[in-house]
Amino acid sequence: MTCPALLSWNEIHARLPHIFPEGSDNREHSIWEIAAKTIFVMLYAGAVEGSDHWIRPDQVTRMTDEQARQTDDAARQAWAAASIKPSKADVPGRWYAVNTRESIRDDTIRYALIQNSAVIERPGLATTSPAGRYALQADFAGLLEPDLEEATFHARVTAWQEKHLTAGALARLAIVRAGAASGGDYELVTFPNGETRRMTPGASTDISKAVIEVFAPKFLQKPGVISLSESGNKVVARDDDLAKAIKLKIPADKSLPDIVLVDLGPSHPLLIFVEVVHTDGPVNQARKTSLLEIAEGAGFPPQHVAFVTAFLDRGGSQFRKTANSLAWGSYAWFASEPDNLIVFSDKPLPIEGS
DNA sequence: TTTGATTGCGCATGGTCTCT
DNA sequence: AGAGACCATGCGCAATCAAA
Repeated sequence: MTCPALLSWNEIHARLPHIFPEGSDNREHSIWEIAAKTIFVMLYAGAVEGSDHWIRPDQVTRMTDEQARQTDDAARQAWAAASIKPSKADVPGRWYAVNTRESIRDDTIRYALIQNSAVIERPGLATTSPAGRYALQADFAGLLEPDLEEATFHARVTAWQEKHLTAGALARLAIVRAGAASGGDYELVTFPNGETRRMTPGASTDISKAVIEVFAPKFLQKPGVISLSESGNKVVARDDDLAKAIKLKIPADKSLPDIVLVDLGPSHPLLIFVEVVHTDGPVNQARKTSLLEIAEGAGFPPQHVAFVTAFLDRGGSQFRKTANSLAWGSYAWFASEPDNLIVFSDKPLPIEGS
C-alpha cells in the first residue's frame, strides 16, 4: 500500500480555517490545533475513506514529534500497526496525555469533523471496541495534498464545501459572507410596505435588515414596521400614523427596542418587540418586564405583545453569551437560519415528533 | 478461557487567557 | 479584580476484545 502524501500538522492547521470558514458548525473545534493533529495522524496512518484503514482517538495522543518526522511509507505503516495494539508502555514525548482522547473523540471528531463531513465513522463496531473507527473523508483528504497551487486549493475547497457542507451550514456561510462583503456607505432596508430606509453598514444592520425583510413576512400575517433604530439609539424610521392606527402611544422618554413590528393580521393587532443582538441588549427578564410596562401603558395587554431577540448566527459568541439570560416567554431568531425559531416557552408545550 | 488493556461515558479540576 | 471561556487532564465504571 502507498500512504497518502503527507502534510505537516502545522500546514494542515494553516489550511483548516480556509476549509471551514466563519459560520461553519463548530468551527472552533474544526480548526483548533487538536483538529490539525488528529487529521495529521489519520493521514499519517493512511486512514482515508476507501483504504479500509482506520484510527482510534487514542492513537492521536500517542503520536510524537519524533515519529511525525519519519515520513517514509515503511515507518508510517509500522507505526500505524504498532499504535493500534494495546500497550501500557510509556510513550516519551507523546502529543497528549491518555485522557485527552476525550477532547479528540468528542469535541473534535464527533461534534466538529464528522458534522462537517471531514471524517467518516466505520459502521458496525461495538460501542466500546478498541478497533480504529475514524478515517478522513476521501474528498476532504484531497484538500490536504502538499504543494497545491493556491488557486487550485481554493477551487477544491469551494467545490468541497458545496458538495459536503450541510444545506444549513451553506446558508449560514452565504449570510455571513454577504455581511462581510457589504461595505458601502449605507445599507438599504426594504419595509413590508415597499418603503426603503438607509442604515449604517455593520453587523447589527445586517441583522435588522434580515428581521424586517425576512423574519417579518415569514412569521407575521400582515407585517408593519412601527419603529427601527440603529445602535446608538438613532431612530431610522418611525411610523406615527401606523402607531396611531393601532392605538399605540409611543412614549417619547422610554427607550424602545431596536425594532418594533406589528402584525395587523389577527383581529387584535400583535405588537412585536425585537432586540437585535450584536454587542448587547437581549430580551432578558428585566427588559421584557420594562417593555411590557411600555406596552401596557400604551393600551396593549400582555397577550398581544411578543418578544424576539434576533442574532446573526446560532454558532456565534453573542448567542452563547446571552442564551442563559433570554426571558422565558420570548423567542430567539437567527438571520442565518431564517425558517427556524427558538421558543423559550413559559408554559408546558406539547412535544411533537419531527 | 481467562485476563488485563482500552474504550466510551459522565463528571470533575486546575491553569491560562480574555473580556468586562 | 473578578468572572467566565477555553484547554488539557484526571477518575471511576462497565463493556469489549485480543493475547496469553
